[in-house]
Amino acid sequence: MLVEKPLNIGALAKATDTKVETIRWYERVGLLPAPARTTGNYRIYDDVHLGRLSFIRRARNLGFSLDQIRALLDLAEDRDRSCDAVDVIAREHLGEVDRKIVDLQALRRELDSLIGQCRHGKVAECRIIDALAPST
Amino acid sequence: MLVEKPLNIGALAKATDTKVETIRWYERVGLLPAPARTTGNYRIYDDVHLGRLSFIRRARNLGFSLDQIRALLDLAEDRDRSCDAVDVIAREHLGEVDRKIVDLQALRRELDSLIGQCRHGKVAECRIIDALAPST
DNA sequence: TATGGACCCTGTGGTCGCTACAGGGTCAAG
DNA sequence: CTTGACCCTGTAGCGACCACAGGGTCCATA
Repeated sequence: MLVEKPLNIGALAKATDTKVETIRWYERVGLLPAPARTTGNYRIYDDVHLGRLSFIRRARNLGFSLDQIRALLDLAEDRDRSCDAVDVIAREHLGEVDRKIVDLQALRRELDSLIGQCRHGKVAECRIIDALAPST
Repeated sequence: MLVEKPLNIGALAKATDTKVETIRWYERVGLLPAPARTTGNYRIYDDVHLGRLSFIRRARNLGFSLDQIRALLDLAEDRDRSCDAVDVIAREHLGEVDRKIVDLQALRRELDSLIGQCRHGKVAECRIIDALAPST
């Protein structure tokens, strides 16, 4: 386990493909612990921060909410606990994703049939407008 | 063309399955014209408002943004114009929906394989946590 | 006529996850 | 010693609402 060089916020941002403001935001909402500061009041991060932020970013890329990530991070600390709770969070999220896909697919079908009806005439006889308007 | 009874905000809300606050919000952001008021300062709506709000709600249910709906409503006023612009907005939205579906499906696959690896042991050897943690 | 409760009003603050300033301070290279 | 890239805090904004608080109105019933 190598100990990396300390990073300032810009370097950490680059290393994790995160905006500087986003890192400060994670600190504000308690996802990332407040790091030490230089005499000039610059934040300095170590590899623990780097690891934690990488975790957060990967989980975000998988669509987990910050609350879910907070829970996952808490669980990850407790190395002896059963990982069932982790599984529950992941499955919950998968369920949400599935629901969203189904909803969007239904939406897609409706939109598609709407668009298929367009005869490219005047607005007055536009099927899309008709379908949205209530007097039909 | 029947002229409906004037509605107060609560009745309009019920008629369009919209929250009262949402109707006031649409007025604030200029989607719904400010209606007349009673002497007691209550909003009173007519069937034009009802039609417009129904349109907005249907478009919202199809996932159009308020900006897109504003554009659709503007186009709908101009009955002689070609409806191609309407088609463009709808197709644009369809494209966004398609993109979201593709993204969510990729996400779903990743999440699914993550969850499939769970051996229900201790957090220390949890594959889900591992997959999110950076030291892998 | 009084009263109670259902409705309405405005204005403000919260949600989620950031992003974008403004107005300053710090630091390292040239 | 100056320049310019970085950093700091704090605040406001995004989209599309939702949820109050603290008041006013309206109507039916006692």
